[in-house]
Amino acid sequence: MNSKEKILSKAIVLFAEKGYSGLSMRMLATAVQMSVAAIYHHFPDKNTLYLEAVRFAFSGKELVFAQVWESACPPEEKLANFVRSLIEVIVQDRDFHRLMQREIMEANPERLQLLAQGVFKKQFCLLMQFTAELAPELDAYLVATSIIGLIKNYIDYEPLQRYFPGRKPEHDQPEIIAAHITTLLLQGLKMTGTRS
Amino acid sequence: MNSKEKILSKAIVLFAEKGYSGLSMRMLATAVQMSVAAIYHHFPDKNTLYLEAVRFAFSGKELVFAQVWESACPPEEKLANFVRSLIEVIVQDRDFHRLMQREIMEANPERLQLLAQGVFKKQFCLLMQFTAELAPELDAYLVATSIIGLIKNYIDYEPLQRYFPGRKPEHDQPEIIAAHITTLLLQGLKMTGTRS
DNA sequence: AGATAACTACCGAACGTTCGTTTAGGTAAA
DNA sequence: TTTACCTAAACGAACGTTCGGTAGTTATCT
Repeated sequence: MNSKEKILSKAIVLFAEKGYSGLSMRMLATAVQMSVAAIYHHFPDKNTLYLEAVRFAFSGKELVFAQVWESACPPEEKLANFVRSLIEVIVQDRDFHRLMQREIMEANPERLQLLAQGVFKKQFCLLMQFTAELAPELDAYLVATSIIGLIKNYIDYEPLQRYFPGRKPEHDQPEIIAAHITTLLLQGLKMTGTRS
Repeated sequence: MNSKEKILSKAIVLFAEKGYSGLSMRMLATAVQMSVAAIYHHFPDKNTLYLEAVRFAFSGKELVFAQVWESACPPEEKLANFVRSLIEVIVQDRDFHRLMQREIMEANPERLQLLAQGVFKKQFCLLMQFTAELAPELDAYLVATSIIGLIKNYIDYEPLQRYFPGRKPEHDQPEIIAAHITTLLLQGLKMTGTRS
């Protein structure tokens, strides 16, 4: 790993943790054990560094889901696989996820558009295409959004919900969450007794 | 509205927009048309001001849902009412919502515990209690989390999803979203033709 | 009632620190 | 000799915070 990649990968972690204005160039320089000017040798300014870090974090994430959609499973199983994959991707790369969340909260419209079309659009379309097959009577856009929302919320608010009653150790296990979400999606709340 | 409240309500908006380190005391002073020292007259330091702003934003939010739970509707209607109420609360007070999101992302464990137990715990318990009645076979904690996640995601990621295909003007209307979420929850994806 | 002390709310100016960024220069490999 | 990569030191600007002081109101005492 060269210096530039070292800076970028550390920047992802620290920007995700502290936010854009919360991380100073000096902090980053200390973290990668370089001088501030060394960073400025690789990047013209802080903003460019930030954008490159975001882009760096996003690269290579798309490939994970390709095999889910391409597999020859029945639709219900495909849905379960997608849910499980997305949970795992988010859980395993929390820095990426937090950085993304910050971007969506803070970014200006142009950058959001870039993000939407460059990174997420294709995945969202694949999901919509699939839900259209699975539930043709429903609005595919809304269903896809719902699925993403169900999954993301477990990760986003886990630190808060840790302090709520009813929390059990098994709620830390991605497979349990994935199973719950899949069942909920397929059968709704009015199901006829499958699990307690 | 006195000066202290004026400072606090403006701080909520600006902290939500720029984050803790993104908002300087000088900016805030300019925004409320006071001197920096005037702010320091009311608050000992920036951190205390931030915490008081968070607390100020949270006050009085609990009352909205009381009547939902107390009403004598059938459970399905109760669920629909809750979904609609939560969406409306979030949509109408976006600053509160963004501030909350930031807190959950950035706050340390002690502050999270304070937030969880002081603000959200009671509401979450009421929702769990209700879902336990509605779907006794399911894990109430997971169901409650799912419902919150379904609702919140529409608001959180709306700015991003604006750039996705399949987006329609009606997706801006809270009632449409509420109806979709309620139907999805009650019947799941495998429903027998109710809406397109 | 009138003088005075105390208090509240605010201001301009400055404190020391840290910020993003630049400059001038050094070192090793090609 | 050039190029890539790095350093120490410094720049002005902005940061959180403090200080001394000034109006205006309220309370206290004669």
